[in-house]
Amino acid sequence: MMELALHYGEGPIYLKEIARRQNIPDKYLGNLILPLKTAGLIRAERGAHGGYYLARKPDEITMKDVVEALEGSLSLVECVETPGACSRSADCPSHDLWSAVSENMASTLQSITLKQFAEKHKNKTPESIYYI
Amino acid sequence: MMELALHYGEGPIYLKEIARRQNIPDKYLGNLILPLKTAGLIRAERGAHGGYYLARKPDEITMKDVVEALEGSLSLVECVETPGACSRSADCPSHDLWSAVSENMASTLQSITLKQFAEKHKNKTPESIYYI
DNA sequence: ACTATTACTATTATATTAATAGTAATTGAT
DNA sequence: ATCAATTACTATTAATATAATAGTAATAGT
Repeated sequence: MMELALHYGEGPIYLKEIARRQNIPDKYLGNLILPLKTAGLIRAERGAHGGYYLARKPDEITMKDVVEALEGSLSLVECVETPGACSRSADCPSHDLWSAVSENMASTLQSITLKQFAEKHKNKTPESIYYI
Repeated sequence: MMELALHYGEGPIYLKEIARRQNIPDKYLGNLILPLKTAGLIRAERGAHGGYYLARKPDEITMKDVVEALEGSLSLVECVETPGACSRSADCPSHDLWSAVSENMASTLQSITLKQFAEKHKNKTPESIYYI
């Protein structure tokens, strides 16, 4: 997502290129990227000169969007996501605790946009090293 | 821990009793309780009329203490716990993000004491139902 | 000696995540 | 039409973590 953000507006980037830059197997990245597309955060063009690109501007995507697309619900325990999952939920202090912690986490992630996230990296890394 | 907090100062409680009340296998609880002892949060007395009891007052134990004893580090990713674990750590925005989220979570957990936690349950549950 | 308890170690089962592999569908270029 | 480059989808394997069970040893009171 960072790669796509850094090259937003430059047309589709293909997966192999992202995988090479980030040094991860492209087949594995292929698995990871699909849910991001399902969540509507990115779009794809198939065939020659195809690739992936962001569906929205990087400052309109939050890290909560990204993490949720990749990991599913941000709830740290199942009973927060699905109250019926555990018979104790109604009077369970653990449920309340994890519910508070999960909400906390969600709001932290929501407060950071993909743009901010990507800029941070850009500032830290000289282009000369990064774009090999 | 909640059970021990609710009966703080009443002498040791034995594991089988806690397991029965919380409806979990006592052998399993035996596994879980050991790290709490190692972390110094509870003490044990062996032999007949033995059992477990809190090492400190319930308001001197935070939920961070408890969760850390049970789960190890609160870091959501390994690179936050052990910066050397990943070669990207130095200029990795993900590292910074998860570091922020982890710290956030830790401070939430630290702000809640075991006493508060246990009181909450007590208020929610009539004793008549609870102490079967 | 006996009983009730914690302490420790090992094992099994289950679920999750990471990683790999192969094939199908799509698109552009020749 | 064919070929090459790409995403899409499904299946499989491997590795790891967690949940749960089991058995034995150590300890302490009666």
